[in-house]
Formats: sequence, structure tokens, C-alpha cells
Amino acid sequence: MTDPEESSRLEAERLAKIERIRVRGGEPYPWTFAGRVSTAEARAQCTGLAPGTEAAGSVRVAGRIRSIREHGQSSFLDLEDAAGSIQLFLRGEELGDRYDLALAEVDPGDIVGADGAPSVTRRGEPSIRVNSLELLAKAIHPPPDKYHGLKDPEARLRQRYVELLTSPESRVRFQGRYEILRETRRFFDAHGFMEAETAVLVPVAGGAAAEPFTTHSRYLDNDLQLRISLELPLKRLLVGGFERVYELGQVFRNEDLDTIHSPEFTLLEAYWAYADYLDMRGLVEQLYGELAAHVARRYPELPAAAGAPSLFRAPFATVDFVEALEAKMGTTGVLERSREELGALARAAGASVPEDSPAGVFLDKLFDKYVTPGLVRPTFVMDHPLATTPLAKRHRSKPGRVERFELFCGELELANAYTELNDPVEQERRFKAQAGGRAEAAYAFDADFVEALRYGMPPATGVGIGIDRAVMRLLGVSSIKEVRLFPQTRPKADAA
RNA sequence: GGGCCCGUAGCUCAGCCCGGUAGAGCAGGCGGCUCUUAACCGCAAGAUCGGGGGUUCGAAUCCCCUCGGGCCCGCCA
Repeated sequence: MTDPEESSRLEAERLAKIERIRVRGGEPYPWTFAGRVSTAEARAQCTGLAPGTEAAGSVRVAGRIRSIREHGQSSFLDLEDAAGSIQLFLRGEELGDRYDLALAEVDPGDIVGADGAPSVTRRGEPSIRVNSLELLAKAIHPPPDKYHGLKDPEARLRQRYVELLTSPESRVRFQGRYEILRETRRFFDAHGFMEAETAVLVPVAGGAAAEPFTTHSRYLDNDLQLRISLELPLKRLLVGGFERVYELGQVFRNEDLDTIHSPEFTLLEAYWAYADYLDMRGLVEQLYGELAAHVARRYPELPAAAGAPSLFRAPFATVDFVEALEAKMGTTGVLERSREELGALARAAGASVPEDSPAGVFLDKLFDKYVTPGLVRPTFVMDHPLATTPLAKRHRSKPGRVERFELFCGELELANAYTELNDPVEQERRFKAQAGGRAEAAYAFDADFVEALRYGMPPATGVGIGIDRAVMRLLGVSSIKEVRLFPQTRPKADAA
């Protein structure tokens, strides 16, 4: 919209101020500001003072000017930093020439440092009675409206920094996200898991049915893909002798984006040798319980966070995939139905899936249509049909099923776990059966992964958790773009 | 991919139905004001109305195309 070469008059005025500062020998972008305390600490030093009095001594605070209220020979500036904000009180009588200079040179949005006495105004507002005010970084762009903030949803995504500098609430959202990631790491570390960093660039992206991004290595002269899951490399680490491993990182799927899908998203996967999916179910239940307690403690002002502990109170509900589906459909024997029959049922339920999809796709669709919408509270869906899940071990007692659970909550999938398939012959057979179906629905055949299993992988369980969705649920955010700092947007085409 | 909605000054919005040549608040400029906190008062300034095309004597407004965004549905896990 605004050509950076062609500054608006507002920017021109601010650039002119910078020039004037330099002409009088000032520095609009100095190097540091020593001895600073946070506005929260400065505010603390004001407590207990009677209105209209000030403390002995002085403090130094620094941050962004949010608003300026000029009153002739005295003025009030609101200064904001990461810890909060505090009012600066400037008086011409004390500052002399520097009073007019400061007001002429400082605008809302500028970063400044102030030195002054902690005080409380006659109206009772904690303030710093300023002895000296120093410009630390001149802003050329004016900040958004001080009262309404930045509303334009497009600008909020494309220029997230503007939203962040304007809105403490948005900073809180991303602080909360960070803490959920940190607590998740702490949880797995505390349970003896080692964090691994596996390759992002791989010859063939596997472990899920998804369209990968592709790129090219000039040096190797071969095509590479960006990973779509963390599963296969982490299982290789189980083969290699690590018994508890996890990875928390970004994966990439070259697919549509909407409120719950982002082309890059943050995935946690954890693998645990000599344990099965019921062990993992307990671990996941505990993890969500701890995350819920954390966000409720830290963000009681967010209704979703405050309510999280009661929502995620153990034990979570448990339903059997097939029983739940048949109960909702009012039928029996879905596993005995032919692929064609299931396809017809799925289409009848309103799912538009290609007719040649494998049976597992139809079963997933039917479950989505019939059961998922009713799963408002956290619910473990157990023991999926084998056809839906090529990487899980067949169920020890239920024929035609695998040992798997998905955790749903309000239609969001919050975890997906298996007792992992570790029989290399069976794994190869299932990969090939998948490859017989539609290419888009298939898991990529990873010959080296089968080769790894041939060396022997211990019995194990694994879980995947979409961290963005967990953050959405825990903090009460409805769009995945609002929990990712820099979501993908279309490049803005130059209108010519 | 389908449907609905949005795009006007740096920011937040009005104007669009019913065509007559764009208006306010904040921010910025000038002036005033020594306790304000969405400070206040006065003056002046600020907009190729997302872009392109069409209809018309005349288009922010009506029509078509296009770009970007949001929501819903579909697809995708």
C-alpha cells in the first residue's frame, strides 16, 4: 500500500525531526541505556507514597511511548515495556529548555529512556517525575490508533510486529504458547525422554499421508522433500538403542490452509520402548493435566485457560472406535462391510471422497461425520480399524483392529498414538497394500525404514501431538493463525 | 474447489441501497493550557476510495474482471 521509497507526510515529519536532532548534535539511535529497571519495578517503588509526593533518589526506565498528554508547562507520557507501563511526568519548571525540546522531538511509538524520581501524582497515578528524557530509537512509522489498536486482520498477520507492539494481549498469547512448549519439553524430559533433532530435508517424506513440499540440493543434485512427520526417524532411534526419545519441531504439508490447518505446523512426537499404547494414554492424560494446570495458574484472565483444569480432569472419557461408530450409525458389522459399501455410506453421510479411496479412508470419514462432533470433552477414541492405520500394531485381542488411540476435544484432535508396528515383514506388506490404492492417500514407501526394522525395534508406543491445536484449546484461540507468530500469507502482488 | 462478507487519510470508522465529485475521531503540524490518563480548546493540513475495465454528462457508490484478506462448507490429517 505504502511505497517505502515514498514516505507519507507523517513519516517525512518524523524524518525531519531526526535531522533536527542530528543537527543539534543529538543521536536519535544511541547504543544503550544503562541502569534500567522494568516499569513493574519502578511502579513498585511508587507504592506507599502519598498522592503528590515523591521518593528520594531516582530510577531509570525505558520503553515505548504509547501516548502523550500535553498540558502547557507539564505533560504526561505513558511508557510501556515488556513488564507493563508507567506514567512519566514532565514539568517545564524542572526541565527548563529540555522540556520543550523533549516534547518537540518525542512522538508516540518512540523508544525512550527516562531518569527520575518514583512518585505518585495528586490524582494517585504512580509516575516517574522525570529529570532527564533520552530518545533511544526514533520511530518513523506512527503506531496504530492508541485506543482501537490494529484491527485490520490482514495487517495483523502480515505485520505481526505491529500487532504485537500495539497489543499486550497478543503478546500474552504468544508468551502462553511459549510456556506450553516449554512445559511440554519439561514434562518429557522429566519422564526420561531425550530430545532429538532429526532431518527436516529428506529424500522421501513419510510417516503420514500428506503432500510434501519439494526442494532441491544443488550439491547433491537431487530432489529433497520437507518432512511431513517425525515418526520414521524417531523409530530409527529406537532401533539404534535410545529407549525414550521425542522431537518437538516444525513439519510441512503442502495442502490447503484453514482455521485448523497450517502448511507448516509444530508437532511433538514421542517414542517409548518397552511400553504400549495404554501406557502412553496415561502419559498423555498426565501431560494435558499438567499443561492445563499451568495455563490456569499463569493466565487466569483467559476463560479457556481458567477452565482448562476442569476440562482436562483425569480420567478422560474412553470410547471404542467401532462401537461408537456403530452406535451413532445405528448399525452393526461395519468392519465386515465391503469397500464399496463403506464408500456409499460415507457419501450418504455427506463426505465427498473419491470413490476409489481405500476402505480406511471411508471409515475415517464416517467417524468424522458421526462421532467426532459429539466429543466435546477430552475423549480417547480407541482401537481403530486396521485399514485406517498402516504404522500401528494389530490389536492383541480385537481382530481387524490396531492398538491406537486418538484424543479428541471439541472436534480438535489433541493426540494420536499407537502401539508401534515393529514387524518388518508386516510393515513392508502394509506399505505395499497402501501403494496399491490411490497415490494421494498412501503413505510413502520408505525402504530404508523397513530395513531399519529388520535390525529389530523393541516393542514400543509412540504419540503425536499437534502443538498448535493444543495451544488453541488451552488458551481458547479459534484459528491456528492466531497461535503462530508468522502464518503463511499470499505474497502481495504489486498492482500495476 | 463452492458460498457469503470485507478492502475509503498512518490507525479506527462513516459515506455505497437511493450516482452529483469524500467526512469524523485518533496520530501528525501551528497556537493555548502546571495533575492528565481515549486529557481538553482553537486553527490549518492530510485520500490516485485495493487494482483494471465498463455503463453514465457524471462512479467510492451500479456492472464485469482481478488482487489481498476474513468466515462457512468441501478437500486434506
